[in-house]
Amino acid sequence: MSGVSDLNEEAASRLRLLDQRYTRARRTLVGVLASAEAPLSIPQLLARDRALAQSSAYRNLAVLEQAGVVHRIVGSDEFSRYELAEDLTRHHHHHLICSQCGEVQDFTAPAGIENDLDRALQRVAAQHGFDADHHRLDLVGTCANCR
Amino acid sequence: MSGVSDLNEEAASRLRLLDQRYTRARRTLVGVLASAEAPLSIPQLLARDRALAQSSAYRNLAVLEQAGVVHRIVGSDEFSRYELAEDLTRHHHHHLICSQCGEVQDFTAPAGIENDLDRALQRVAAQHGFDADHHRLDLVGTCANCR
DNA sequence: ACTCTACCGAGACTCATTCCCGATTAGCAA
DNA sequence: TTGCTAATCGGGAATGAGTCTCGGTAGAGT
Repeated sequence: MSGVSDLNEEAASRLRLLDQRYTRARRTLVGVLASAEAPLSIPQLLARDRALAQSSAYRNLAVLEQAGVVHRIVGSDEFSRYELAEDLTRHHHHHLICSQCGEVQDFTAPAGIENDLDRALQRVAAQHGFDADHHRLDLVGTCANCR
Repeated sequence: MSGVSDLNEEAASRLRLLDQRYTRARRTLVGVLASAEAPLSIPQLLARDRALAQSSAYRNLAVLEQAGVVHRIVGSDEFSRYELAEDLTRHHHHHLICSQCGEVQDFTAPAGIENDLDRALQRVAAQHGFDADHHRLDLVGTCANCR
């Protein structure tokens, strides 16, 4: 699978920029996230691969986030969730957040909306002397499972 | 000020729906939030009025949130922040979240964008069998203070 | 093989948030 | 006003996600 090896290569190269290695534990994290259909919390990650140590998972996800390989999502429950960075999975997307069970699901918005939004947000940021990094557009409600 | 008494009346009535009282401590919380220029964390709330007990503040904010009087915001730092519900302050708005200091600032988006967005999100929710409650549109970056 | 430095992981620790429970107070009615 | 009752209060203990420590391990050279 060239998709996966590209992913690994890109991750390794982003880590190298920070003098960080792409170790087995980090490969495992990236692998689990790549095969997940939705953002995962750390307990979920640990459950999917028993070889992962909790403290290392926290440390490594922080490193991977700094390197821009993964992205942290703060939902409505008490834990944060992780997914691969958008530019590694090739599509910009947003999140459906279930306020009952905390699960997070991806969705994409029409390109037109997305463009208008970007332009508007850029203007807003400028007006407030704010240096915008990215935007978060989430839909909060009840997922099909919890209804 | 009739605005404030309206606010209190509305808060009382929303609490009554849940068989909850609008007590002094709850009035204080609402008052502090009403006079704040930005969403406040619980430490910030406690600092603004020493008469507030920590455990009661947590409990009461949870009750006020259930009653739809206040709204909880999860930012980028380790605590959540609270502000009055939008329909009590009469304008729909979004947040600028500083990833350095955690401060949160309000902003409003152009009505056109907001409408398009709503329509698009409604469609997305329907497609996913998701029962949408509200959307969150936040801009994450560095505030003027931290630059 | 040697060395240097990043990395590992088990467990202790931190601290925002929640829970407990006896004391207090709001609301209501006699 | 005087009870009465259930909601509320608040100080402190408990919980638990996330962080830190530190002795041991393992990559990438040389």
